[in-house]
Amino acid sequence: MGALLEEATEILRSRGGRMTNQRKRILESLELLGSHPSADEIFAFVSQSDPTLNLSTVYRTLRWLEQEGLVSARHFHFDEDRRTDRFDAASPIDHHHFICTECKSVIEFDNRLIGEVKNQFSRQTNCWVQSVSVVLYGLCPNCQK
Amino acid sequence: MGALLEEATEILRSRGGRMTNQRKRILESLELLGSHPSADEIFAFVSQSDPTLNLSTVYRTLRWLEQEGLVSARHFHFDEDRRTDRFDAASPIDHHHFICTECKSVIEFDNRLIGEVKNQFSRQTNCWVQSVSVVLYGLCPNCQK
DNA sequence: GTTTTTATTGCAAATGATTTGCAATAATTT
DNA sequence: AAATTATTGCAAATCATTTGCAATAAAAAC
Ligand SMILES: [Mn+2]
Ligand SMILES: [Mn+2]
Ligand SMILES: [Zn+2]
Ligand SMILES: [Zn+2]
Repeated sequence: MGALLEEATEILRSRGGRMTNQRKRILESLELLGSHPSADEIFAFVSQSDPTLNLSTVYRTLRWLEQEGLVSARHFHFDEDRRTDRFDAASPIDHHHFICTECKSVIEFDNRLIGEVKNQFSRQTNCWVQSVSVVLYGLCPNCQK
Repeated sequence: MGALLEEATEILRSRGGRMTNQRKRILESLELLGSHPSADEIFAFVSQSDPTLNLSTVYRTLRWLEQEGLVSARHFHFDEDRRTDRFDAASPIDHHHFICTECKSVIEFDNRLIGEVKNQFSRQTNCWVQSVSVVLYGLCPNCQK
């Protein structure tokens, strides 16, 4: 079903890897949980159905997915929660984030102007820009009162 | 001399704080080192002239400066070096960063279009955007070939 | 200038997130 | 079914940063 699971399985195969139960469950949870879960959150979720799962397996799987480009890890630099990686299952590139500093909700967005920013910078500096990360911090409508 | 030191001293005064030797040196080094040093780098630098300085003093000073808005802490999410905070002495707002993933050099820039991105997002979502962080990753001219 | 007050420091131990070594386990191959 | 070896669970390690506390030193009061 999940596109992530399928793609991961294929890559796994092509490398002599093994599709284990825990990997399946972790991949699955990445799609179910959706909005940028931390390793711990994934662990808590999968543990419900498989209490023997170990947190380091979660990390190992996530890091592997990251290397394969199927997932990206980001710090959403909150007031507190600064050093917790959050994992983004959806197309790692081509989208950006707004974070409500109050309720911690995340809104994904894109804007053609960002490509323009990138181009202008490249032109002016002769740097080759590979990726762009834009994060807006503020208050969502709910939290503005 | 340093604008940072002056501003910090003033704030300190207004709070019944004390301008110690170690604080002076740390502030000083922030201006001297310039480009986004880590706590460790600041510590190493100041230690040369004051070998009794302690790393936790560096952290405490930096965190205090951050709270006062004189400095901002950021993770520049390199391939490795992911969980090290780097401290930005220059006007925390109103500038953005390009990072060469090869030589780790940082170029600061700004672009009026970024304000536009922010405005468009606000208009479309009714979110109130307080700050924007843009980071470009890529290769500087030197590291390209 | 000396004494008093208390903000700040150094040090060592704690923290939190993540990683790692290794023997046990379980997917694949044969 | 047996052999092979990628992957796991577990415990210990790591890394950056924070914290408690007694000792130190700014600034205030004498
Ligand atoms: Mn996302
Ligand atoms: Mn900067
Ligand atoms: Zn909110
Ligand atoms: Zn470079």
